[in-house]
Amino acid sequence: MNRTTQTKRTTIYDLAELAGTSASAVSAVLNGNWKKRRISAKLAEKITKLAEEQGYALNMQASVLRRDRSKIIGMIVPKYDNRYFGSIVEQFEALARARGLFPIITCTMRDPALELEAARAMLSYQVDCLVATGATDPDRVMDLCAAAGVRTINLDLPGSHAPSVISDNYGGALELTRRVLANCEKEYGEKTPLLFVGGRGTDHNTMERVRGFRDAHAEAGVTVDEALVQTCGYAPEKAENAMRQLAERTSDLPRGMFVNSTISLEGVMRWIRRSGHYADRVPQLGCFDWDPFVAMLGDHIEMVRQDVPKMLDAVFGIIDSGATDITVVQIPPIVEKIG
Amino acid sequence: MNRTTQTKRTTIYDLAELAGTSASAVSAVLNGNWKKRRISAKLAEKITKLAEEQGYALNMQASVLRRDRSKIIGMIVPKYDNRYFGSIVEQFEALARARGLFPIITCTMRDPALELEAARAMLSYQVDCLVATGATDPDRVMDLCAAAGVRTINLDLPGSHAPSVISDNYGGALELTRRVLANCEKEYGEKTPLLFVGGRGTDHNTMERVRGFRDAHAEAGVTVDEALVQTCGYAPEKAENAMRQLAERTSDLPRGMFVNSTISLEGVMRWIRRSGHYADRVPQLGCFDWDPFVAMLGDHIEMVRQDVPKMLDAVFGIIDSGATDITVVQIPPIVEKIG
DNA sequence: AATTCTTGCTTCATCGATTGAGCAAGCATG
DNA sequence: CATGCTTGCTCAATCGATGAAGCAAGAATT
Repeated sequence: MNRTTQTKRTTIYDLAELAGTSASAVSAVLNGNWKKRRISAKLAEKITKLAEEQGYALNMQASVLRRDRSKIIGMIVPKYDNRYFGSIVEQFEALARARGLFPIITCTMRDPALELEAARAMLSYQVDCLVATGATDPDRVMDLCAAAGVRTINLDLPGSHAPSVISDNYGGALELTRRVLANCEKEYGEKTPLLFVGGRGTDHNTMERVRGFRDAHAEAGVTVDEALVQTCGYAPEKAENAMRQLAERTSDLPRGMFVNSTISLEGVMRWIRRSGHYADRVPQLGCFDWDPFVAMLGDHIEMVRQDVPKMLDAVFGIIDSGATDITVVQIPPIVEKIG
Repeated sequence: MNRTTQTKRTTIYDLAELAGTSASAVSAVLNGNWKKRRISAKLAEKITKLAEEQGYALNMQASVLRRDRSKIIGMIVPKYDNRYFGSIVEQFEALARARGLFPIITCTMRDPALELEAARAMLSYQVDCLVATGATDPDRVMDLCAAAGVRTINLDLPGSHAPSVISDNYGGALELTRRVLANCEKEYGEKTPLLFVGGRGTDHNTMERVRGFRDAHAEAGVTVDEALVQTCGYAPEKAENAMRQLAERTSDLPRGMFVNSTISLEGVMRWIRRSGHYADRVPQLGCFDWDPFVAMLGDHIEMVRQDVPKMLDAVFGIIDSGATDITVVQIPPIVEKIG
């Protein structure tokens, strides 16, 4: 019974023949509803044993084709280059598996075209549900899925065509800005407007964070300098560029900065070290997102950590409940203690 | 022709009916081999247009079931909490897509049981090929796949049942250790044995890195202190624990350390800052793996960056060539310049 | 003894796409 | 005019799993 090189995989028909029974019985036994189908315990055991011996593996493509629900759940995610998205994906996989769902994830490199292409591919694989994380154009993805009758949920960035789970960006930004302003005052004895750098001016999160940034300034009686609101994109190079251009225009650089992601912070820090502009006195920084090594960079950096476990609990709460009403759940982020 | 809520998805049969032709013709047109099947350009165009209008999406389950190759490629990966695995996954997806393959990735949390479960799931989804990245027990995964006639490739950690692509761990560790020893001498004027911390004593990479570590000591005429070889696991807590216990045993802590991954470095750095043991003079560090913020932590840290693009080129080179001979390709890592 | 019920299966259509085989019409060739 | 070739399609089997419907044998009921 040992095939050295198994050209064809074992199917339920092979097992049926070996057990002297029908494929239907084998199927019923192996997918667990043999009691419902009145298969004897004796036959069930025999089939189970045979399946084990033969190293039988269900052909999911065939199974899914026949069933109404695929139990496949998709996620699109922009990048894997930071702890935030990394932990989102880890949590997503764990929670999906815990529910007997098979997660498939595609990284779209923040490219709207790839987002759509990936969503289309997932629809072809018959996903039951698609979570769009940080999608540049979530509503187009949603429409595509809606046309195929597939549920969707927005994560990180909200959309208007499906339920969304996001951080409380305004609240987080408000508190983060407060702290940076306070640090500036403590350190330099003066309240001056901060720089806002990174993110896309058109995305909801960035807009909300800018709003929190403005309100914290207002609270502190500081006027925001509009030339210092630099929503230049997330990539390190873009943040670096923005800094360089700013330095070319002004000699009086801001004492503190609100940096809109760890990945933008990478560019900002690089510029700070290379340009030497802040050689005499370090700028007070705030970063919207957490990274363990950033935390070690010094006590001039404050961070806001988005609450990934709570966010994913909310996502699966929506999935489990079957809710489809277009709500936006806001999860408060955690403002990290320094050190 | 507008269904508000599309209960059933559009199939080739629907399109055939709309076009007044056969499902066979529709299939041929949509999967691109209509020339081979002598379908007229006129009909092809008509079908293509209809498919677009109807928002037709191929049912991959049905397609894969019928075809001999699924064009699905699987990868298992330990964690998403560091730049190394993050960039591996990003590259893997990009290269797979460029070849018309659909990548599915599962994160196994460094759990051997999950590795096997994930591999089994991928086999059920009919992957054509499976890349096992940093697998704890690669050979069991390979055997499972071999029984199903699925090709496999080891990445990051080698196995003995399939081709492997790994870093030149020995060479990287040798050079890294040299540099840390040199930095120690420059800084403290003395050559003392370094600490090796992190990784699993049983995994190939860690053993090779320890070997490089030893040889660099020998070269420099320094005797390795066996009590300072702490292959305690990768997790930050484990590294932190190892440091604490070491400090309890000795008052004379090592001047320099070889840290076996960024994730272990996280624990080491945490301990250094919290314990205050190195308050007077920072230890010279070397980290096997790269992280942008670690690079900014100061010039007392050297890093080795594994060459992910080259590694993945090698992986897909093997896949494209169809080679199955059990070789180990070693890719030299890049030793980063400080700053 | 005749009827109904239960148990333990088997048969067969089905999911949607693919593809070898075949067929009819048109054209060219001898 | 008969034959063969080309063009442009259609037919039907198939991939593997699923589950409604059905059937035969035995047990229980009247």
